Amino acid sequence: MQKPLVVKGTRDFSPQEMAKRNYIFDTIRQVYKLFGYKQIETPAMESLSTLMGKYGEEGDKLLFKILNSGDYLSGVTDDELTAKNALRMTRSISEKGLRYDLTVPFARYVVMHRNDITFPFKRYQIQPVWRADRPQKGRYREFFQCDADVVGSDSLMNEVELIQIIDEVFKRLQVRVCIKINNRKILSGIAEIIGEPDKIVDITVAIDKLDKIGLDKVNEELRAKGIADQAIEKLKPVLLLQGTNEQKLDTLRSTLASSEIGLKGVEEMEFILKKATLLHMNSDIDLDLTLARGLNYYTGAIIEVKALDVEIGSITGGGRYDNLTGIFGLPNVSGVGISFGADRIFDVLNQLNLYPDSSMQGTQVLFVNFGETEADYILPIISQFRQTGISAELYPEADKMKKQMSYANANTIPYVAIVGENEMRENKITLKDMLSGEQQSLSVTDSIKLFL
RNA sequence: GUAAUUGUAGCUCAGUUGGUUAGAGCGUCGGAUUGUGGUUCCGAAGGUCGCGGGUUCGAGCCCCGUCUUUUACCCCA
Repeated sequence: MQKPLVVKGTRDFSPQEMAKRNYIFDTIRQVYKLFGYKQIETPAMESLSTLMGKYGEEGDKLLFKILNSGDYLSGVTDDELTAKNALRMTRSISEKGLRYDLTVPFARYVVMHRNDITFPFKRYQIQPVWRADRPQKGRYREFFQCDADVVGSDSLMNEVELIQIIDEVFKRLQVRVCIKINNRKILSGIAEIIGEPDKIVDITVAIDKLDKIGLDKVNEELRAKGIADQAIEKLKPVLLLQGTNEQKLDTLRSTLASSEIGLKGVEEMEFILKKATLLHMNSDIDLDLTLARGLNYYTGAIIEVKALDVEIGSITGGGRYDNLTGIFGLPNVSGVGISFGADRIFDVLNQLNLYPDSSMQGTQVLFVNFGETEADYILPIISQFRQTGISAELYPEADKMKKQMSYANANTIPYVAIVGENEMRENKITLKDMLSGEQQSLSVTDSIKLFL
């Protein structure tokens, strides 16, 4: 016998878990629709030429590659076989891969359908993505992203709208969060001011770790990357930036006075923060310069959301990326988007037990089956229940009542309808409340009313 | 890719320096109870001790390999 297993980093979802997950997906979907975003889907697999080189060297390694169909070794030369160079070999034996995120397939979609799209185009997409990295806390190899993007509009109002969406979703899910916001242009300005404009990636990766490893370790890492002590010293006041968002902006404005791009970033940030104050948002919004998470394709705002009550890393991320479609031959289309990490939000809601009872509601009434005569009598009645929107089921076999009751219990069905000889004679239904154990004899219409 | 860590019944876990036939609780199924579940009582089923190799008279326990779990780093949702 073969032992059943799920693949590393993947999970099965039970009916109960699916009810919870759908509650999350439905909430996000409703809010997206409310703000005028339209849904699309793209295939699970994409051509490797679409995916490769979009996520950096590290990302290429984390792509799941799909072997070519048929004899995938037919195109491989003996030299390639003996060379044992995995990277080159991959190109010969695999031309498709599983999508790594939803943004790059979306960029491909926009370019391919540019003639059918009216810009600005607001789309949302809720689908799984796959990454071949090591699973650990809050990290899976198959997980769902819930993306919303706007392409073809440079207006910062889009950023404001996306922040509003984030606030609305977490308000509905009753999760307390902090929305962190930064701007790539400010980071560029900082790199410029300290005289290391080429090292912006190294700098941002290092300062991203500030709250995790502390200032000394960050400086150590910067030094290791070849950044001068002078520059590190100049960086210090920026890293230790304190106070309200307004105070931070003031400090930045004077520090970045000589950097054109830096000032542009400050200006953008100010616009977004000002508009956000008009929104009466539920969550705090916080200018955070240490927010520099990877994704080198962001060019403007960078957004990240952290749950306040659970330690789990970011549960939503996003930002502006100019010219993402450029690589596919459609230049000068700007995009900005966010992505809810449904699987992490699922973990958060599980830990805080934030699911409303209504989201877990399944069958409302189970009809006991006493045999064919009674079942025949029940069939039209149960149809009446369903037509009024009450989810009802008839137990499929005339098992012992104990077993049928246990079934209702195991499935947390709140009511059991008992219709046997007596009830048929009196044209009534005995309805048992499974929580209190009480039961009452009602006509069909009265029992339906009970649920409405 | 680097470094730890876990694996025994469906689930959670015991299992003594290496020594007879590997245990418990929960769950499942059956019965007490042929029109009443969630309580109680009785009973039963369920195991290649992750897998492969080695040491030993003898391995769940020791050694090697491999897979797996969880976690840190890298990177990321």
